[in-house]
Amino acid sequence: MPNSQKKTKKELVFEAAGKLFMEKGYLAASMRELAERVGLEQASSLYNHLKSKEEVLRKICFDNANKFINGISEIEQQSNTSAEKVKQLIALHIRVATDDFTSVTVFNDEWRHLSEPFLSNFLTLRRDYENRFRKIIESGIASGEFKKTHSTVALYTILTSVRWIHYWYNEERELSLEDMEKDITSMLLTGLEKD
Amino acid sequence: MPNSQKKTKKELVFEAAGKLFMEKGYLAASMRELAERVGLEQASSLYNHLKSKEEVLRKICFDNANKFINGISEIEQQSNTSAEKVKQLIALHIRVATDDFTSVTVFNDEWRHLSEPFLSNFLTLRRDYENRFRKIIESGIASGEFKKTHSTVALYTILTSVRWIHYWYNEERELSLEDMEKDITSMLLTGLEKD
DNA sequence: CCTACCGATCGGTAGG
DNA sequence: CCTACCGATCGGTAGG
Repeated sequence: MPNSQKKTKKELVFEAAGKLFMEKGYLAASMRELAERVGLEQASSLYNHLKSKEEVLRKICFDNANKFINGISEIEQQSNTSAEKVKQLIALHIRVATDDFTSVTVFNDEWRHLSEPFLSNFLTLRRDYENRFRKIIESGIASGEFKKTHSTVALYTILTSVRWIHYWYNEERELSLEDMEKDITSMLLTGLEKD
Repeated sequence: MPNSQKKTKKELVFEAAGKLFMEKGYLAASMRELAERVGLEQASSLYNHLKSKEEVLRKICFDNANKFINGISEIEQQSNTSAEKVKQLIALHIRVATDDFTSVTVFNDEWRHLSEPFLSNFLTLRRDYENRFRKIIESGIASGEFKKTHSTVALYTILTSVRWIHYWYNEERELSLEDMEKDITSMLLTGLEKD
């Protein structure tokens, strides 16, 4: 909740933790530095607000997973063409990434430090999401909307195309969100080359 | 050198280290586990073959950076269309990734753990590479070969599209390298949609 | 390549 | 929220 107004100390701690995880990586982020950043003298004081370092990582990973799962569920229910659904999925990824780019970066890059059984749960959710995304691509190929392409290649090309946005988001942005979304969608659906 | 025949112990140690860095991440990879994997009882014995843990990371990061820099230098010298150059750049990324996917994964994901001045040197090389790649895209837009697209958006869409290959490389591969390259190039240059 | 070991740092707990 | 502290683990060195 990056834009809410009256934040509890717990929310502040969780947000600062996410930012630290993003900046240094989960393992390199120390509880002592986190304590400093939220104005606590001792790392031990953090444990009034969180159960463990990993609890924060779990929250970030599963909250973001749920954003994607809820998003694709809505998109599946609409009676649209496959091309329209893929466009909406691209828009979903861009929206999630720009809503809270800190947490989506941690979700993308640090999930592997989850311990079991959370790691397995997370991977199950991810595989499920990817399968549902792949099915949309495959029905577009079957219906003739899309070229005959290996669906896994198309899937990962789209999924990764959308993963550099947080990097761009930190730089000077000479481009509006809408224009960026238009350019990415255009490249993936109709290509960079002129007809 | 993943396929050479008579490897020195030093080469074996560096290779095993790269694999461990990929599997666990640089920070989570311990010198004690590396020692076990190469048949040494003590982590301290590793230091006959390497100067430090970071030395291995540095070698991986800069060796791969040089592969890309040498690749783009060759491509720039040829008198080809911009579209052909972009195709060759995509092929370069796929080739580097599949030649030694372990080391390219570490290069992609772990460079941030380089210490100064290596981190700054690395980022300078990366920025230089990206600028040269961007220039090729921009001349294709200027010449009318490519659609009017924000060149940074096009650049990162291409660069990240090619970063999931190591993931695919670990799974069962139902697809040849050549077919994958064809599908990725087709998606990025002419899009997923049928005309 | 091993033995022996070091100082630093880690996440986390007990108790108030 | 702090004081005091713990056991574990880390990368690395000295010396042979």
